[in-house]
Order: sequence, then C-alpha cells, then structure tokens
Amino acid sequence: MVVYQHSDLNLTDDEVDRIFRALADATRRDIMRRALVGEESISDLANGYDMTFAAVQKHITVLEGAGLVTKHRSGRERLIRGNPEAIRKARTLLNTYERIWQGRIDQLDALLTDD
Amino acid sequence: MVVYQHSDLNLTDDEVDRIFRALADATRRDIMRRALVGEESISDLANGYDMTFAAVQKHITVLEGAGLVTKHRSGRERLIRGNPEAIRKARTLLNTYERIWQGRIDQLDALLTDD
DNA sequence: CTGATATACAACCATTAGGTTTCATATTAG
DNA sequence: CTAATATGAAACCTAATGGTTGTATATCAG
Repeated sequence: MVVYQHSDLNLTDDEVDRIFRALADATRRDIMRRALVGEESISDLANGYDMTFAAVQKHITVLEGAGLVTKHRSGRERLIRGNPEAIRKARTLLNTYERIWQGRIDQLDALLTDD
Repeated sequence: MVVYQHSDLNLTDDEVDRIFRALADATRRDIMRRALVGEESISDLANGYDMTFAAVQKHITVLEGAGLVTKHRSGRERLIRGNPEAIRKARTLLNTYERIWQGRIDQLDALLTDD
C-alpha cells in the first residue's frame, strides 16, 4: 500500500487558519503584494486605499499575525516587509492537497493496470 | 525592465476571497482532504466531527461556494467530491506572490552585476 | 521649542460567521 | 404503506471582522 505522508510543515491548525484568513481579503492581498515588491511605510500603504489609516493599520496587523509581513522601525516610520516564507508554507500545504487527489488517481491507475 | 506578468487565472477578487476564506478553517480543510481522497456523503462526513450535522452541512456549503467541492446526488444521499482545480488556482496565486518576491531579488542581482 | 507627521490604540457599530435547535421534505427499507 | 434515514433550510445566539472616530505618543523639520 502506498502511503502519502504529507510533508511536515510544523504548522498548527491555528497558524494555517491565520494565513488563509489573512489572504482572504483583496486589500490585504494587495498590501502583501506591495510589501513583497519592496518595503513601504504604513502611511504610504494606507494612501493607496479608500479607507482610513486605522483600517489599513488593522489589515497590516492581521497580516503580521499570520507571519505574512514584518514591521521594521525606521525613525518615526514602520516599514512593512513581506515574508515569502509564510507564503511558501501555504503553497506547500496546497501542494499536499493536490498530491492527495493525485494519489487517488494513482490508486485507480494501479487498479486498472492490475499489477 | 523586466516585467513579471502574473498568469491570468481569470479569478475575481471575490472568488479568491471565497477560496482562501473556505480554507481558513481546520474542519473545512479536513472535509476538503477527505473529499479529495474519495467521495463521501454528508452524513458520513458529519460523523467525523464533534458538531451537529447542520454545522457540517454549512461548512460544506462554504466549500461548495468556493468551488472547492461539488455535490452529486446518489439516491437520497449527496456525495461530496473535492475539486482539485480550485486548489490549483489558489496554489498558482501563491506562486505568483513568490515570484513577485523573487523578482525583487532578481532586480537586486541585476543592480549588483551592473549589466 | 513648536507644529506637523507617523504610528498606536481604544471604543464603538454593523455585518458576517459558526454554531445551535427545530421543522420540512425526499428517499429507501421492510 | 410506514418508519427510518438523508438532506435542506429557517430562526436564533454569540463572537469575530472590518470599518469608523477620537485620543495619545513619538519623531522630525525649521
């Protein structure tokens, strides 16, 4: 019997919840994207959206709580930097699901070829 | 200048929201996993969790709304089948973010090699 | 020093989410 | 036919989310 052991990502359910939850909002995905392109201050980020500074600040807090971005002080500013490692973890998890499905197909193949 | 055009997934913000939102819950991820391994009825799925049938039914509705699973009638049962295509879309989107970050590195490389 | 800018954070509000219980309907078993 | 099973869906409750305004604090510019 073929066993598909999912790669151990050392992620708790809670951590995975937070990552996907953080990505489930278009504004946060855009902030994430900008923070991956290059560091930006919270004010600069906030200027890009039609909502208050405080609202953007909260979105950044959500991203930070998921480990998707980090804050770095620079004078009176806080620069927001995207963390590709967290993204990679989420992607790896999705790969696992795809392999589970692929596994089902492989088993079907095995049955058909009847080896 | 190198432009990184993200692969067009033909996904609206709303669709992406729903996919990530649906994945942001451990129970739903487990239902998803089981539905990818093989079709199961709603009752069978519900028996695996410490919550009411109606609660599990709602989770399945969320997954279905995101296109992550589909329902197929079989007599009085509804079989839930995982849809790997939706998973693939989400993964591809995360790949895009990783490439954006990688792009930043490439640009830095270009600066350093000064060509 | 003073005023302007950048951030943090609390209190509040409306909507959504995740759960429950209850009832209705469809299908199968006997 | 009748009882049991499988699903659907409404009404309800509580907590979390996503937004607001308002206030406080830190830092920079001149």
